[in-house]
Amino acid sequence: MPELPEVEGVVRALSPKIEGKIISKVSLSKTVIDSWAKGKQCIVKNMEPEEFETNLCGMEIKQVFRRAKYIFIDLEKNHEPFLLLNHLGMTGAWFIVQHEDEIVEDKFRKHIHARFSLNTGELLIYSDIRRFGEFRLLHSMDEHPPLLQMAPEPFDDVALNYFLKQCELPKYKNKPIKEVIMDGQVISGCGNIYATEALFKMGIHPNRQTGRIRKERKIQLFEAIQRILQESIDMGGSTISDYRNINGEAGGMQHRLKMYGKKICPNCESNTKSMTIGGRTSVYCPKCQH
DNA sequence: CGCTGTGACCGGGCGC
DNA sequence: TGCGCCCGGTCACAG
Repeated sequence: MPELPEVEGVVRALSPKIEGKIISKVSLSKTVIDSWAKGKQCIVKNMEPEEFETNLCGMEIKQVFRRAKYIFIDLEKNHEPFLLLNHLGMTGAWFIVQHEDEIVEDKFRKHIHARFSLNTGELLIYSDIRRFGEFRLLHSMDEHPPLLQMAPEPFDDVALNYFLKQCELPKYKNKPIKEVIMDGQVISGCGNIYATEALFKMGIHPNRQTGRIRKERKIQLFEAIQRILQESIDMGGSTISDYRNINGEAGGMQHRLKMYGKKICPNCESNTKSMTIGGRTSVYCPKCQH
Protein backbone atom coordinates (compact mmCIF):
# COMPACT_ATOMS: atom_id res chain seq x y z
CA MET A 1 0.00 0.00 0.00
CA PRO A 2 1.64 3.18 -1.15
CA GLU A 3 2.37 5.88 1.39
CA LEU A 4 4.50 8.97 0.81
CA PRO A 5 7.83 7.16 0.18
CA GLU A 6 6.31 4.76 -2.31
CA VAL A 7 4.54 7.56 -4.17
CA GLU A 8 7.80 9.54 -4.19
CA GLY A 9 9.52 6.53 -5.77
CA VAL A 10 6.91 6.33 -8.49
CA VAL A 11 7.20 10.04 -9.25
CA ARG A 12 11.00 9.97 -9.41
CA ALA A 13 10.91 7.04 -11.80
CA LEU A 14 8.04 8.34 -13.89
CA SER A 15 9.04 11.97 -14.38
CA PRO A 16 12.22 11.53 -16.46
CA LYS A 17 10.48 8.98 -18.65
CA ILE A 18 7.38 10.95 -19.58
CA GLU A 19 8.07 14.66 -19.16
CA GLY A 20 8.10 16.46 -22.48
CA LYS A 21 6.13 13.74 -24.23
CA ILE A 22 2.66 14.04 -25.72
CA ILE A 23 -0.34 11.85 -25.02
CA SER A 24 -1.60 10.75 -28.41
CA LYS A 25 -4.38 8.44 -27.27
CA VAL A 26 -6.15 7.46 -24.07
CA SER A 27 -8.06 4.26 -23.55
CA LEU A 28 -9.90 3.40 -20.36
CA SER A 29 -11.01 -0.08 -19.35
CA LYS A 30 -14.54 -1.31 -19.96
CA THR A 31 -14.99 -1.44 -16.18
CA VAL A 32 -14.23 2.27 -15.91
CA ILE A 33 -16.37 3.24 -18.87
CA ASP A 34 -19.36 1.10 -17.84
CA SER A 35 -19.24 2.35 -14.24
CA TRP A 36 -20.49 5.79 -15.28
CA ALA A 37 -23.73 4.38 -16.71
CA LYS A 38 -24.23 2.50 -13.45
CA GLY A 39 -24.05 5.74 -11.51
CA LYS A 40 -20.58 4.97 -10.12
CA GLN A 41 -17.28 6.64 -10.82
CA CYS A 42 -14.71 3.89 -11.03
CA ILE A 43 -11.21 5.45 -10.84
CA VAL A 44 -12.07 8.40 -13.10
CA LYS A 45 -13.89 10.92 -10.90
CA ASN A 46 -16.10 13.89 -11.74
CA MET A 47 -15.92 13.41 -15.48
CA GLU A 48 -17.53 11.11 -17.98
CA PRO A 49 -14.88 8.53 -18.99
CA GLU A 50 -15.22 9.28 -22.70
CA GLU A 51 -14.76 12.96 -21.99
CA PHE A 52 -11.66 12.16 -19.95
CA GLU A 53 -10.23 10.21 -22.89
CA THR A 54 -10.97 12.99 -25.35
CA ASN A 55 -9.70 15.78 -23.15
CA LEU A 56 -6.37 14.13 -22.41
CA CYS A 57 -5.74 13.39 -26.04
CA GLY A 58 -3.06 15.75 -27.38
CA MET A 59 -1.90 16.95 -23.96
CA GLU A 60 1.79 17.59 -23.41
CA ILE A 61 3.23 16.26 -20.15
CA LYS A 62 5.04 19.21 -18.61
CA GLN A 63 5.93 18.00 -15.12
CA VAL A 64 5.25 15.16 -12.68
CA PHE A 65 5.32 15.86 -8.96
CA ARG A 66 4.15 14.50 -5.64
CA ARG A 67 2.09 16.20 -2.92
CA ALA A 68 1.21 14.08 0.14
CA LYS A 69 0.25 10.71 -1.36
CA TYR A 70 -0.98 12.24 -4.59
CA ILE A 71 0.74 12.19 -7.95
CA PHE A 72 0.15 15.35 -9.97
CA ILE A 73 0.88 15.77 -13.65
CA ASP A 74 1.04 19.25 -15.14
CA LEU A 75 -0.35 19.11 -18.64
CA GLU A 76 -0.85 21.59 -21.47
CA LYS A 77 -3.02 21.64 -24.56
CA ASN A 78 -3.48 24.59 -26.89
CA HIS A 79 -1.49 26.75 -24.41
CA GLU A 80 -4.05 25.94 -21.70
CA PRO A 81 -2.70 24.34 -18.51
CA PHE A 82 -4.35 21.33 -16.86
CA LEU A 83 -3.57 19.33 -13.76
CA LEU A 84 -4.07 15.59 -13.69
CA LEU A 85 -4.46 14.17 -10.19
CA ASN A 86 -3.72 10.51 -9.57
CA HIS A 87 -3.96 8.67 -6.26
CA LEU A 88 -2.77 5.06 -6.15
CA GLY A 89 -5.30 4.01 -3.52
CA MET A 90 -4.28 0.62 -2.21
CA THR A 91 -3.06 -1.09 -5.35
CA GLY A 92 -2.44 1.43 -8.12
CA ALA A 93 0.72 0.97 -10.20
CA TRP A 94 2.26 2.61 -13.27
CA PHE A 95 4.20 0.91 -16.02
CA ILE A 96 5.96 2.16 -19.16
CA VAL A 97 6.19 -0.48 -21.83
CA GLN A 98 6.16 -1.05 -25.57
CA HIS A 99 3.52 -3.76 -25.25
CA GLU A 100 1.35 -4.53 -22.26
CA ASP A 101 2.33 -8.20 -22.20
CA GLU A 102 5.66 -6.95 -20.82
CA ILE A 103 3.80 -6.65 -17.51
CA VAL A 104 4.64 -10.10 -16.23
CA GLU A 105 2.56 -10.28 -13.06
CA ASP A 106 -0.94 -11.53 -13.87
CA LYS A 107 -2.65 -9.53 -11.18
CA PHE A 108 -1.34 -6.24 -12.58
CA ARG A 109 -1.85 -7.14 -16.23
CA LYS A 110 -5.40 -8.31 -15.53
CA HIS A 111 -6.42 -5.03 -13.93
CA ILE A 112 -5.21 -2.39 -16.38
CA HIS A 113 -7.64 0.54 -16.28
CA ALA A 114 -5.92 3.26 -18.28
CA ARG A 115 -3.64 3.15 -21.30
CA PHE A 116 -1.95 6.35 -22.42
CA SER A 117 -0.24 6.10 -25.80
CA LEU A 118 2.71 8.50 -26.03
CA ASN A 119 4.03 10.16 -29.16
CA THR A 120 7.24 8.13 -28.74
CA GLY A 121 5.33 4.90 -29.31
CA GLU A 122 5.56 3.92 -25.67
CA LEU A 123 2.56 2.88 -23.60
CA LEU A 124 2.02 4.46 -20.21
CA ILE A 125 -0.15 2.09 -18.24
CA TYR A 126 -2.09 2.47 -15.03
CA SER A 127 -3.11 -0.78 -13.33
CA ASP A 128 -5.21 -0.98 -10.18
CA ILE A 129 -6.24 -4.32 -8.70
CA ARG A 130 -8.75 -3.07 -6.15
CA ARG A 131 -9.70 0.13 -7.97
CA PHE A 132 -9.32 2.38 -4.95
CA GLY A 133 -7.15 4.71 -6.98
CA GLU A 134 -8.43 7.79 -8.74
CA PHE A 135 -7.90 10.26 -11.54
CA ARG A 136 -9.25 13.80 -11.65
CA LEU A 137 -8.63 16.18 -14.49
CA LEU A 138 -8.44 19.64 -12.95
CA HIS A 139 -7.21 23.11 -13.81
CA SER A 140 -5.82 23.67 -10.33
CA MET A 141 -5.96 22.23 -6.83
CA ASP A 142 -8.69 24.75 -5.92
CA GLU A 143 -11.16 22.62 -7.83
CA HIS A 144 -10.93 19.75 -5.37
CA PRO A 145 -11.56 21.05 -1.83
CA PRO A 146 -9.89 18.18 0.09
CA LEU A 147 -6.57 19.19 -1.49
CA LEU A 148 -6.76 22.58 0.19
CA GLN A 149 -7.05 20.93 3.62
CA MET A 150 -3.78 19.01 3.28
CA ALA A 151 -1.05 19.53 5.84
CA PRO A 152 2.26 20.89 4.47
CA GLU A 153 4.80 18.44 3.09
CA PRO A 154 6.46 16.75 6.09
CA PHE A 155 9.91 17.98 5.02
CA ASP A 156 8.73 21.58 4.72
CA ASP A 157 10.07 23.98 7.37
CA VAL A 158 6.59 24.90 8.53
CA ALA A 159 5.39 21.29 8.93
CA LEU A 160 6.47 20.85 12.55
CA ASN A 161 4.68 23.95 13.79
CA TYR A 162 1.62 23.04 11.74
CA PHE A 163 1.59 19.61 13.38
CA LEU A 164 1.90 21.10 16.88
CA LYS A 165 -0.84 23.62 16.17
CA GLN A 166 -3.25 21.01 14.80
CA CYS A 167 -2.64 18.82 17.87
CA GLU A 168 -4.07 21.59 20.05
CA LEU A 169 -7.39 21.70 18.21
CA PRO A 170 -10.35 20.23 20.11
CA LYS A 171 -11.00 17.72 17.35
CA TYR A 172 -7.54 16.25 17.74
CA LYS A 173 -6.40 16.68 21.30
CA ASN A 174 -8.58 13.93 22.75
CA LYS A 175 -7.91 11.49 19.96
CA PRO A 176 -5.33 8.68 19.96
CA ILE A 177 -1.96 9.92 18.72
CA LYS A 178 -1.84 7.32 15.96
CA GLU A 179 -5.10 8.51 14.49
CA VAL A 180 -3.81 12.08 14.57
CA ILE A 181 -0.44 11.49 12.89
CA MET A 182 -2.18 9.47 10.16
CA ASP A 183 -4.58 12.32 9.43
CA GLY A 184 -3.57 14.10 6.24
CA GLN A 185 -4.76 17.39 7.71
CA VAL A 186 -2.15 17.06 10.46
CA ILE A 187 0.81 15.40 8.72
CA SER A 188 1.00 14.67 4.99
CA GLY A 189 1.77 11.21 3.75
CA CYS A 190 2.14 9.25 7.00
CA GLY A 191 0.06 6.08 6.72
CA ASN A 192 -0.27 2.99 8.86
CA ILE A 193 3.19 1.56 8.21
CA TYR A 194 5.24 4.62 9.10
CA ALA A 195 2.97 5.75 11.94
CA THR A 196 3.38 2.30 13.50
CA GLU A 197 7.16 2.40 13.10
CA ALA A 198 7.60 5.94 14.42
CA LEU A 199 5.47 5.27 17.52
CA PHE A 200 7.43 2.11 18.23
CA LYS A 201 10.73 3.92 17.83
CA MET A 202 9.52 6.59 20.26
CA GLY A 203 8.06 4.10 22.75
CA ILE A 204 4.66 5.77 22.53
CA HIS A 205 1.49 3.68 22.76
CA PRO A 206 -0.61 4.22 19.62
CA ASN A 207 -3.72 4.78 21.70
CA ARG A 208 -2.18 7.57 23.88
CA GLN A 209 -4.34 10.65 23.91
CA THR A 210 -2.64 13.33 21.85
CA GLY A 211 -3.19 16.01 24.49
CA ARG A 212 -1.37 13.91 27.07
CA ILE A 213 1.94 13.92 25.27
CA ARG A 214 4.43 16.64 26.24
CA LYS A 215 5.37 19.15 23.55
CA GLU A 216 9.01 18.10 23.57
CA ARG A 217 8.01 14.51 22.98
CA LYS A 218 5.65 15.50 20.18
CA ILE A 219 8.54 17.29 18.51
CA GLN A 220 10.69 14.16 18.80
CA LEU A 221 7.86 12.08 17.37
CA PHE A 222 7.50 14.40 14.41
CA GLU A 223 11.24 14.22 13.76
CA ALA A 224 11.09 10.42 13.99
CA ILE A 225 8.37 10.42 11.34
CA GLN A 226 10.47 12.67 9.11
CA ARG A 227 13.48 10.39 9.49
CA ILE A 228 11.59 7.19 8.77
CA LEU A 229 9.88 8.67 5.72
CA GLN A 230 13.27 9.81 4.41
CA GLU A 231 14.88 6.45 5.17
CA SER A 232 12.10 4.69 3.28
CA ILE A 233 12.43 7.03 0.29
CA ASP A 234 16.15 6.20 0.23
CA MET A 235 15.33 2.46 0.37
CA GLY A 236 12.85 2.62 -2.49
CA GLY A 237 9.78 2.31 -0.27
CA SER A 238 8.13 -0.72 1.36
CA THR A 239 6.60 -3.51 -0.65
CA ILE A 240 3.99 -5.04 1.64
CA SER A 241 1.65 -6.55 -0.89
CA ASP A 242 1.06 -4.84 -4.17
CA TYR A 243 3.37 -1.87 -4.35
CA ARG A 244 5.73 -1.92 -7.32
CA ASN A 245 7.92 0.81 -8.64
CA ILE A 246 7.72 1.81 -12.27
CA ASN A 247 9.98 -1.06 -13.33
CA GLY A 248 7.78 -3.58 -11.55
CA GLU A 249 10.35 -3.97 -8.78
CA ALA A 250 9.69 -4.27 -5.07
CA GLY A 251 11.10 -1.76 -2.57
CA GLY A 252 13.56 -2.59 0.21
CA MET A 253 12.14 -0.82 3.26
CA GLN A 254 9.91 -3.71 4.36
CA HIS A 255 13.07 -5.50 5.55
CA ARG A 256 13.83 -2.64 7.94
CA LEU A 257 10.39 -2.42 9.53
CA LYS A 258 10.53 -3.28 13.24
CA MET A 259 6.89 -3.35 14.34
CA TYR A 260 4.46 -3.16 11.39
CA GLY A 261 3.12 -6.68 10.81
CA LYS A 262 5.40 -8.19 13.50
CA LYS A 263 4.40 -10.84 16.00
CA ILE A 264 7.43 -10.42 18.26
CA CYS A 265 8.94 -7.16 19.53
CA PRO A 266 12.53 -6.90 18.25
CA ASN A 267 13.50 -5.02 21.46
CA CYS A 268 12.18 -7.23 24.23
CA GLU A 269 10.88 -10.29 22.37
CA SER A 270 7.45 -10.15 23.97
CA ASN A 271 4.43 -10.83 21.81
CA THR A 272 3.14 -7.73 20.09
CA LYS A 273 -0.46 -6.67 20.46
CA SER A 274 -2.93 -5.39 17.95
CA MET A 275 -5.90 -3.06 18.34
CA THR A 276 -8.14 -1.07 16.06
CA ILE A 277 -7.53 2.67 16.24
CA GLY A 278 -9.41 5.03 13.98
CA GLY A 279 -10.65 2.03 12.06
CA ARG A 280 -7.18 0.69 11.29
CA THR A 281 -5.21 -2.19 12.67
CA SER A 282 -2.47 -0.94 14.95
CA VAL A 283 0.38 -3.14 16.12
CA TYR A 284 2.48 -2.24 19.15
CA CYS A 285 4.59 -3.71 21.91
CA PRO A 286 2.72 -3.63 25.25
CA LYS A 287 6.03 -3.60 27.12
CA CYS A 288 7.99 -1.01 25.13
CA GLN A 289 5.20 1.46 24.26
CA HIS A 290 3.36 3.51 26.89
C1' DC B 1 -21.37 25.51 11.09
C1' DG B 2 -18.50 22.10 12.56
C1' DC B 3 -17.56 17.84 14.40
C1' DT B 4 -18.36 12.63 14.57
C1' DG B 5 -19.52 8.26 12.99
C1' DT B 6 -20.59 5.23 9.27
C1' DG B 7 -20.81 3.43 4.68
C1' DA B 8 -18.99 2.73 0.13
C1' DC B 9 -15.70 1.29 -2.93
C1' DC B 10 -12.86 -3.76 -4.24
C1' DG B 11 -10.46 -8.37 -4.90
C1' DG B 12 -6.48 -11.00 -2.97
C1' DG B 13 -5.59 -13.90 0.53
C1' DC B 14 -6.49 -16.34 4.46
C1' DG B 15 -9.08 -19.16 7.86
C1' DC B 16 -12.19 -22.63 8.45
C1' DT C 1 -11.84 -27.40 -2.72
C1' DG C 2 -14.80 -23.72 -1.68
C1' DC C 3 -16.90 -20.19 0.68
C1' DG C 4 -17.13 -16.07 3.45
C1' DC C 5 -14.89 -12.53 5.61
C1' DC C 6 -11.20 -9.24 6.55
C1' DC C 7 -8.46 -5.36 5.12
C1' DG C 8 -7.66 -0.37 4.01
C1' DG C 9 -7.12 5.46 1.88
C1' DT C 10 -10.24 8.69 1.30
C1' DC C 11 -14.41 10.99 0.87
C1' DA C 12 -19.47 11.59 0.96
C1' DC C 13 -23.13 11.91 3.68
C1' DA C 14 -26.09 11.51 7.69
C1' DG C 15 -26.90 12.83 12.31
